[in-house]
Amino acid sequence: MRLVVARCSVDYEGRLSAHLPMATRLIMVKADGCVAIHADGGAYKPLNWMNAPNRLVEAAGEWTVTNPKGERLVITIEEVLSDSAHDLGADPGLQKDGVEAHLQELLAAACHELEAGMVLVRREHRTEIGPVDLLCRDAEGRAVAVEIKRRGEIDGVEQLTRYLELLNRDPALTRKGAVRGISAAQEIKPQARVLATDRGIACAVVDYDALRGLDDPSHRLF
Amino acid sequence: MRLVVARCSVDYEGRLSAHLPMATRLIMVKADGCVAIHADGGAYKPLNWMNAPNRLVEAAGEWTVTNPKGERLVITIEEVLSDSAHDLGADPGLQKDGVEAHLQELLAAACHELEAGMVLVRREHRTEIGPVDLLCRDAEGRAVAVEIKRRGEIDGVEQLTRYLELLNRDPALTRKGAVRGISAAQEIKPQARVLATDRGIACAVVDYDALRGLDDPSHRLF
DNA sequence: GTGTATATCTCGGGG
DNA sequence: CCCCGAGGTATACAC
Repeated sequence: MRLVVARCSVDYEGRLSAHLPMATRLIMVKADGCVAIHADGGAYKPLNWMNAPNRLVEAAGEWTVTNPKGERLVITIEEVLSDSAHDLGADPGLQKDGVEAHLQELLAAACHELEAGMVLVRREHRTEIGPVDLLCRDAEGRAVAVEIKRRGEIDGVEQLTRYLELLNRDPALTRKGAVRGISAAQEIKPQARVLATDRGIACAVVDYDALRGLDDPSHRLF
Repeated sequence: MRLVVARCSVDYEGRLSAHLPMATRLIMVKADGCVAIHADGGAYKPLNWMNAPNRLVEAAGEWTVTNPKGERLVITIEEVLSDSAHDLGADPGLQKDGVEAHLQELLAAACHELEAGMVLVRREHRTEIGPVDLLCRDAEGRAVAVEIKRRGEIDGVEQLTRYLELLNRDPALTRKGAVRGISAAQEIKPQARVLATDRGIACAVVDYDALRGLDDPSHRLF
């Protein structure tokens, strides 16, 4: 990784046009070739960047980064204040726990927690327009589509609505009545709840830690 | 901005749990206090981070970053390979051109380009579920809701559908007939076009550069 | 490669 | 402050 602190101005032409006036910034060049220009604030997002794959050409006072998509980043350097390089090696990578995939896993194993008598039919049930997180049957044998999110927002309700529209055209699923929908999340936003209710979709707030407690602790990542 | 290259392991507890095994990485601490841990690859996104506002406590071999939301980032440092600080000063900030806001501005001034005889009623027309980009009237006096996107995808059609559903409940708007919808974008994805057509929503591909040409060049950002 | 869904999304605007 | 929408979203994964 190369770290350059320099007074520079930057121009990007690609998906939009953007310009950074002359100022002191950090230019980070990673081993995979990607370039990021950071200011001394503003979370982790750089002001400007160019991801790999790309080509960096260093001329006197001007770096030009181009990529195969025709995007171009030009860094005009007035003064270099520091320039260092470090060999970091490959990273073993991040281990995560608590994201949607895990929540889905836990709910699949405990879908009776959503509703008494509920039984799992299939996880990631394929439809033409995407996978339904959980397809279940309720105590009366009716099909139930469950959409799982960490945070329930409007998009998730739209997604489930599209799935239900499609699933309800399948005679095999609607034999015992229309397919029902449940929007399950750790937290459900007010607007999402309103939209769901308006569309006859039930909302279920699930407790991740409680579900995990039901699960065998040895399954945890760490 | 402080840049530390070190062998470290990292644990994050907050919106999820995450762990990084011991390896050499860059730790970036910005003036606003935010901390980011970068590997030597993987675009501009850090492996782990903690945004401002937060509190960084440096003990021997262990940095602990906590924030008011109860999130916690612990960096265990085995060996420091480099530690430097630079005063970058405040950044003048990024100037952008070509984003949705600008496209909306141009279309508002030239909505007759969408359809002959079309007149602008209001930009960002408020509804209970969000703002309609452009509310217009066509040559026959019928209300038209326009949703503007850089790239027309399914989400935009869903959004416009929600608005139309609501607008069509307003007697003041439907006096001359049902409110029509137009999905306007520089590029419209096939699936979005299919969905729009299915719902009676028209699609309009707009040429950003041509629109800008109609506009006074002195209005351009740079 | 396109299409779809997720994200500790980030970031900015408005109530 | 939260809510909501846009993003050069980035990223992973299925088809």
